[in-house]
Formats: sequence, structure tokens, C-alpha cells
Amino acid sequence: MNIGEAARTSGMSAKMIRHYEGIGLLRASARTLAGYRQYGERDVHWLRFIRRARELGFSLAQIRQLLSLWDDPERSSADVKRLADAHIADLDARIAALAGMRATLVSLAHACRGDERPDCPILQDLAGPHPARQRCPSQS
Amino acid sequence: MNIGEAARTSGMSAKMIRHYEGIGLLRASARTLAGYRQYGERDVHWLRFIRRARELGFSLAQIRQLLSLWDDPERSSADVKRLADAHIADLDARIAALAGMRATLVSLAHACRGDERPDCPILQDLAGPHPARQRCPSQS
DNA sequence: CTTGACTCTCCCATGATGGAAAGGTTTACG
DNA sequence: CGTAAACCTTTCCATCATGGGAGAGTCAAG
Repeated sequence: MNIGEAARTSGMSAKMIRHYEGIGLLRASARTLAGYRQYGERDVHWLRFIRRARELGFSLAQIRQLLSLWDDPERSSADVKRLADAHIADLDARIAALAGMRATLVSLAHACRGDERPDCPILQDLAGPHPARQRCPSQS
Repeated sequence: MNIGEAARTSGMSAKMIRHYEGIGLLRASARTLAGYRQYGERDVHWLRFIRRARELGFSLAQIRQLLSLWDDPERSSADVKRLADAHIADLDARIAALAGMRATLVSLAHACRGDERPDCPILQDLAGPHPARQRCPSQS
């Protein structure tokens, strides 16, 4: 099948398939005489693996490792689990960072009346408690 | 003060200050005869505002709006709050996406023994159609 | 043969940041 | 005064994953 059909059945764009081939995440496919890429069931399976892993937030570098483990009958599941655990830790860190921002923003937004007056604790917070007041006159 | 000191006292890199000037987030600063950028307290204040907004996860586009609101004595706090609320919604969506990935991964990793044997539910999930969570059962 | 859908490669863009090269300036010290 | 370190300048390139588009070639159906 052509790249378009492979893209449709694997759930990723043709653009990405070419890109993954370019960075070596995929073996270069067979080509027709005219240079069209040709894919089979096995390639689609491979593509779907990548798409699933992307959906779980793995980076392409991690996916590269996952693919080589997948391809290796001698693998130990500990290696796979190590990758997954590292990714979980990474997700936790990112979630915590976003949750921290969210908490700050929610408390600021809660304190903001949201009317037509200009006073706003959100801007006051951004402007910073330390230095001179906001809208300070130039003083150099 | 020079850009290095402005960077140090505002908490962002000199690189970023030049970049922000380049994309118009900052007014171009005064220059010495030799072309060195010169900053005053007001500029540092502005830079700190940007840094703080970045810490809260606002995009540069949103910061651009926040800065113009900050600069506008006629602003209504409702406009500020609207920006903050939109950002909170965005954070919520990102947190939910990451939490979803995390939940899936945790359950898979939990089912993986993590020993030296090759059997691994994590790889099995990535490899196979998984109707329980598969959102797009494509193909015919 | 034409038309339209498909494909090819190559270049550019995003957002936010960093790095490095190649050169000019200022400052501190011997 | 000379020089070396520490600063500054611009410009280009890299990240990560993805998309858009141009310009050209290919294929199938009418």
C-alpha cells in the first residue's frame, strides 16, 4: 500500500511517516519504480506501535528504545518497566509543575473582581512585590 | 546597566532579553555609542513581569496581552481575569491529558513483573489493538 | 489526453530556549 | 601602556514534534 493508506490505517500523517523514516525510527520502506513508498501489514503494525507510544507521551527517543526492546526476543521486561517508570516520573513532574501554576492562578483569579475597574491582583502579583510599585515613574 | 546585569537582576538570560526585544515584547533599549544595550529600573521591572508570567505558564502571546493591559490605566480587571481564566482552562486540559497518560502507564507498569523474562504487558499494549481504550479503531 | 488524486523532495514555520562562532569594547591589573 | 579577561554585538544553528506549501512527477479513471 502507498503512504497515504498506511497513514490512514495507522492513524498518523504521511508527513510523520516520512519524518520517522528520515530520523531512523522506521526502516526505509520498499519503493516502486516511480519511487513511491510501499508498506505492508508489518509496517502498519510498527507505525501503530509508535502512535500508541506517542499517545502515552513517550518521546521519540524513548520510543526508539521501546521499539528495539519490542524487536528483541531476548529483552527483559525489567528494561521495559524501567522506561515506563521513568516516563511516569517525568509525567508526575510535569503534572506537579502545571498544578502549581494552576493553584497560584486560581487563587489570584479568585481575588480579582473581574469588573470594569483597573485594580487587579493578578497584575499586581505579576508586577512583583519586591521592587518599586507598578507603573513607577522613570527613575534612572 | 548592561544587558548582563539586567539579566542577573531580572532573573532571565541575556539571550532571552535580546529575543524578547526582537519579537517586540520589549521596547528596543537605549544603546551606548559602542552599541551596548542600556537598561534602567523600569526595564528591569518590565522584565521581571515577563519572567513571572512565564513562571505561571503564560505563553508569550498571552504575556504580550498582559503587558499591554498592565500598561493601560484604562484597563478593566475583567479583561485580565478573562486571560487568566482561559489559561487556567488550558492548564486543566494539559493536566488532564498528562494524568490520563499517567493512569494508563501506571496500570500497565503495575501489571509488568519487571524481571528478566521478555513477557511484558506494556509492550503488548503498545503493539496490539487494545479495544478497551482504543479511541480510533480505524481500518476495515 | 485530460483531470484529479496521489506522491516525491526540499524548504520553512512553530515556541521558547540555548549554544557557538567571529568580532568589537571595556575594564582591571601588572 | 599593554594585554588578557570579561563583557558585548550579530548571525546562524539546534532542539522537539509537527504542519504547510511549492514545484514536479505518477497513476488511474473518464
